[in-house]
Amino acid sequence: MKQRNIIDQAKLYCVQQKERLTKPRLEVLKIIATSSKPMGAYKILEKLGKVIQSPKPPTAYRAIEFWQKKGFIHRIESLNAYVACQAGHQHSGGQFLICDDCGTVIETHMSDLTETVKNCVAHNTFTPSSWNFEIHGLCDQCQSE
Amino acid sequence: MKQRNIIDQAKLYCVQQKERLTKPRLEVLKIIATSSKPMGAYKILEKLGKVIQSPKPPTAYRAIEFWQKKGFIHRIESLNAYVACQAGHQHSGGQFLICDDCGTVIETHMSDLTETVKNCVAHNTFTPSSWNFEIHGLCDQCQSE
DNA sequence: TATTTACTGTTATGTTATAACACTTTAAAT
DNA sequence: ATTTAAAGTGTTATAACATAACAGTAAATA
Repeated sequence: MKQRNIIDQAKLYCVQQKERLTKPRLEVLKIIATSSKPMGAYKILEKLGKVIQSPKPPTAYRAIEFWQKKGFIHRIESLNAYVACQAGHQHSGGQFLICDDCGTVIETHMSDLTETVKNCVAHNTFTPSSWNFEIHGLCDQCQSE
Repeated sequence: MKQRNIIDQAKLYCVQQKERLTKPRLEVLKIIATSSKPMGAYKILEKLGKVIQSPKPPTAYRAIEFWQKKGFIHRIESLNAYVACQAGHQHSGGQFLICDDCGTVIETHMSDLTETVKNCVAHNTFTPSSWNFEIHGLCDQCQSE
């Protein structure tokens, strides 16, 4: 029911923020939210083709960009792929544990991290706006096989 | 002299590890090491064209992959670009402060980070092999402008 | 209901990256 | 020294990822 939740959240969000929940946007979010693994833009586009008449890349990318900006999905840079936010969205920094075997991504929350970044930043005199932390490895299940 | 150093290090490394320091490899490393900012593969390829007869993409990508695996260069995932390692290479996790204004990248070393990752990982039962931490923001200079 | 604004559809193209295969160089084995 | 195997290169072709530009449409607002 997790994927149901994010759709409801998104609907509520759009009403509250007066954003337009168009068909491409809704369907793209559904597609991403339903997948347990990060999905590439062209895979999303392909799936979108089942509910929308021969969509073109910009249609998918626009919707992706929309949800990304609103914090409902994240881009996994090292995979060129997108996942639904597993947290309560609206955060400027994401941390992801990416299993290189099965492809599953776990979104984590490192409470120490913000502090760690701040400290680091103080030493380097740098003002952070957002960050992306991708950790590759093996998940518990794949590790034990 | 910094970019001189990394070349010398690389030469030494290749002798010691019995790796072949071919012309494409050497020239690609020189190009990346000489740049103060991350450079895209096709920009590297273009520059490579000045010292090698009309090189094709695989020539650049192979050399890039080679140095990346050896830890002499890093890929900045959020920029699709490559930078010379600013540390003493041979590390499985990189941390980068990326200025969104001037494009400069600072490779940092967060001593707490390894510990933070380990803790996180313990909670999530995940075995990390490598990580990439990219922090976007403004460097001191651009901030003050 | 006119006007503006945001969004979509579509064509075209730009950018980044790799597969596949013939050929060459180097290292190692004989 | 010569053969053989391994690693690397050159080249063609194409895959994979992403966006510019513009005409048309739907919704919000004045």
